[in-house]
Formats: sequence, C-alpha cells, structure tokens
Amino acid sequence: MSFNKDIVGDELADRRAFVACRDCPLRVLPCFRPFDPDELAFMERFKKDEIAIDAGATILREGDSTRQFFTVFDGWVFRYKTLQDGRRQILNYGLRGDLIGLQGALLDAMQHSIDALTPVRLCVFSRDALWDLFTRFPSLAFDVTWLASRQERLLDDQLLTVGQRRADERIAFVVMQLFRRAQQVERAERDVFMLPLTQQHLADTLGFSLVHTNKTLKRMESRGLLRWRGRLLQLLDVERLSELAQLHEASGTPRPLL
Amino acid sequence: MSFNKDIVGDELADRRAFVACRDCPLRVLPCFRPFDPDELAFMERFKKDEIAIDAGATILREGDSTRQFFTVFDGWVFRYKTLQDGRRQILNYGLRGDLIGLQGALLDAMQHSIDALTPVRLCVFSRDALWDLFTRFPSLAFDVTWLASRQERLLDDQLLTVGQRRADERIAFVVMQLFRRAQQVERAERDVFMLPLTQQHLADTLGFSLVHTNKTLKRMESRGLLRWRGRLLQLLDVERLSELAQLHEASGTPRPLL
DNA sequence: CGGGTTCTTGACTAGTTTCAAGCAAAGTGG
DNA sequence: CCACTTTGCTTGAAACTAGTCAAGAACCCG
Repeated sequence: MSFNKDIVGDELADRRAFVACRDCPLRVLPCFRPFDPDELAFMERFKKDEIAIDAGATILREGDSTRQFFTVFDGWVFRYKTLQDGRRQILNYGLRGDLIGLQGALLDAMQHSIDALTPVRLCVFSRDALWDLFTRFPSLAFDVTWLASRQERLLDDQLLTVGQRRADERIAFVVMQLFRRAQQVERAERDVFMLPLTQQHLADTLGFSLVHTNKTLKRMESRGLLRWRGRLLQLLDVERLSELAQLHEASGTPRPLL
Repeated sequence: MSFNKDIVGDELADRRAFVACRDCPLRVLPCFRPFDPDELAFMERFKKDEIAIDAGATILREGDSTRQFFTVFDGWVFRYKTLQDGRRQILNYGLRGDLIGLQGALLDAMQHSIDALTPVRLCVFSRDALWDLFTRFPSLAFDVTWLASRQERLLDDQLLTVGQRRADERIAFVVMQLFRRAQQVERAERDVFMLPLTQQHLADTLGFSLVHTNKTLKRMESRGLLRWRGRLLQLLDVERLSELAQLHEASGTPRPLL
C-alpha cells in the first residue's frame, strides 16, 4: 500500500537531512525561475520532509493511493507502466528539480509506478496541503499546472518517438533529450554525462527488445555517433545526433521549482 | 499564424451561437462534476466566444503561439505531431467536454497541431483570463490542473500501448478507450458508436502502417471481435476485446468541465 | 575468487513495411 | 445524369526490421 515498506529502512533515519528551500542549491540554477520571499516562506512550510531512497527501490507503486508527492532533489528516477505479462514501458525519467507523483495526488490512485535508478533524495509534499497552496498562492498553483503541462509535452515527444522514429532516431532522441535535461541541472559536461540506466531500461523506454537496442547502439558507436561505457555516455558527433533526433530548440524560459 | 485563416470563413458568422454555461447540455451529464452558482457565473464571463469549425480544418498549428484555448462543445478533434519527412503521430483525441490547447496557453508556443475530425463547435477561452481564474477561483484552478493531469494519464496509457502492445491489443485498447469516452458523453450506444476516423488516422495513432492496420482490422473482424463500416464501429465481443485491451476500470469520479 | 548481472553476438523466426494494383464509394463538373 | 476524379479500403508478394533463442564474455560486488 504505502511506499514506506519499500523505501524507508531503519538505517535510513541517519541519512535524513533538511535543506531549507531558501538555501536550496537547485534554486540558484538559471533554468529555474526565482521565487519571491513569500513564496519561499510558503514552500518551507509546504515541504514536509526530505527522504533518502536506495537505488533500485520503488518509490510509488501502481495502485497506491498516496498522500504524498515529491520533488527530486538529487538522483534519477523513472516512471513506468506494466502489462499483466510483465512487459514494461518506461514513460519518462525524473532528474533534479522534477516533480513526481502529482498524478496520484490529484486523481485517485497511481496508474504508474516510480523507481529510483540511483540513490535519490526527495523533498516530500503532502497532498492535503495542495488545496492550501491553490487557495493562498495562485502563483504557485499556476506553477503546478505549468509543470503538469510540461510533463504532458515530454510525453507528446516520447509518443512521437516510439510511434514514428526509427531505431537510431529513437536512441538519438532519448539520449539528446536526457543530455540536455542533465545539462540544465548541472549533471552533464560538454559532451559526456552519467546515464545511470541499463540497456534493458533503454530498451523499455524505446519500445524495443534488449537485443535490438544493443545492436543499434553498437552500430551507432561504429558510425562514430556515441559511446556508452560504464554508465558514461559520450556524444561523439553532436551534429549528426541532433540531425537524427530532430529535437526542438530548448525553450529559454526558466521553469518553476517546487 | 493565428487559426483564423483556417477555420473562420466568412460564411461562418451565421453559424455562431452562444450557449450560456448554466444552460450547457454537457454539464448535466453524470460524468461531469456539478458547478456551484459562483463558478458558473465566472465561467460565463470566462467563455469569450463559441465558434464552429469545418471538418478537416486545422484548429491550432505547431509553432503557433496562441492567445486562446478551447473546450470541445461538440464533434471530434485530434492532436498530433509530425516529423520533417511527414511521418505523423496522433497523440490523442478530443471529444465533447475535453479541454484542448492548454499547453499552448501555458507554455510558450504550440508543439503539436490540432485538427477537426468532424464539424466542431468550440467554447473559446482567452489565455489572459487564465491568471484571473487562478487568482479568484482556486477551485477552478484546481480543475485546470486536474484536467492537465488527466491528459497526462491518457498519454501514459497511449505510450504503453504504442511501446508494448501487439497489433490486435493496440487496436482493442484504442477502440475500447474511445468507446468508453464516447459513451460518457452520450456519443455511443450499447455496443456501437460513430468513430469518425479513416484507417490512416488509426494507423497514425497506433504507430503502424496503413496496410498493417487494415490487415489487423480484417483479421479481428474475422475473429468476430469488431466490425467497422462507414465510420460505424460495432463491438462484437466486448468480453474478448476487454481482455485484449487490458483497460483499467473507469474511475467513477466525475470530472470538471470548463 | 565465485556468482550474479549486464553486455555482446550469431542464427533463426516472426512481425511489419513497402510496393503495387484493383476496387468501392463519394464527390465534381459538363 | 453520367463520365471523371479523388479518396479510402483491400489484398498479395517481396523486402526489411525487430524479436527470440542461445551461449559466451565482461563486469561488478561481496
């Protein structure tokens, strides 16, 4: 039922910490919009907790009706759905600054699960406080809606990818998009970043089998496009990768951070 | 740039009408939550116009930065994205009561297009009034967010479908989901409904070629699952179709109607 | 060092696309 | 009202893409 069983081991208590929103190291990044002091004060009351999760643990499970939702403070998570026989589709990834679990908080029960890819720290918000937020801080309510819309846009892109792009285009798209998102939150260098997935994760993201994903990756490597070793992904030819990916211009507008 | 060129012909003026929100025939359907008098009064000011669109016209185009968004009052629309060489992915359909174009209103420019599948009537809202809504009617602001979350959930389902389901499962899923949605807004009988698509539309929804879609449909018909003639889709074996589709229980909770 | 997980590769099979052609139904214009 | 055109549906054959099976190599962790 609740996520506690999975993610809060006894030994986790000492891993707790609590960064005040006004001191949040994420908030100063240029990709996030500045909050005014009132908003920050509200956020600090709104943020109920901060928890640490082990790599591989399930944060929220399909069917849960959760009373909480989260912002990823550090680490990588992924959202996914499964069919009865175990086929899994990864819907999206969550990086630092991404809001997760809102769907479960707003609608009834979760219809997807969320797992931690790496050790993760999460800021915890209570579903009950959401109404308070909407009543007292329209600007933050607007931000929540904005973030929901951004999620929708990411899904639009992913659906186009899985529905229409060919194998190498799919990989190029996913890699370039994750690279850009990682870059925004200072988790990428100029042309290399830590992509903490297995090839099985990537396959389940692309809608391909593991074997086909592997063979396509190898082919792209031999074409001098990219190189992925030990979780480190290097973009060898950004020019041609972008061509393949047909990624939109990044919007310069800063986004909200809850 | 604006949608006017496409959709508002001169002869359309006389097709205008204006249904007051309190008299809206949709609002009384059990799938929509009741609004209180204050909310209704606000909605009537919020609704700027009501327009008629020809079948086949483009309502919003990728790249537009629109100042308006809409609720479908009657008819069918579809959202889609295209790649440079013309490959098209249909993301979702809009039926009576569905909010469309919110993404364009909230974020910068549209990154998808919307076309009318049938003649359509739309209630028009202005992007500028959205801030007013958030400030003065938290309950409606909550509704907007709720609707955005619902969109996200529909996309999650569609992504699972296109990424993981087999040909007949994909068709079963899309058909059963559209059937249920049509039923909710009184656009379906017990086991038959008007599905105003071509097979090309369905193919672009499923991520298959037209030919493969056609052959799969024929095979399903000969298996006694469904029958689609002249835009009329009949469910011949709801039992087995539901099995194939693995559709969730419909949530009984009424949804907002803006 | 050993055991598990992840990656890699080849051979074979199944699913899907492309090409091509014919047909049916629904406009269009003389 | 009827040829004519267009659009959508249907079908078969060939080519290609992706999946499955299988086995071994590489890597990681305790």
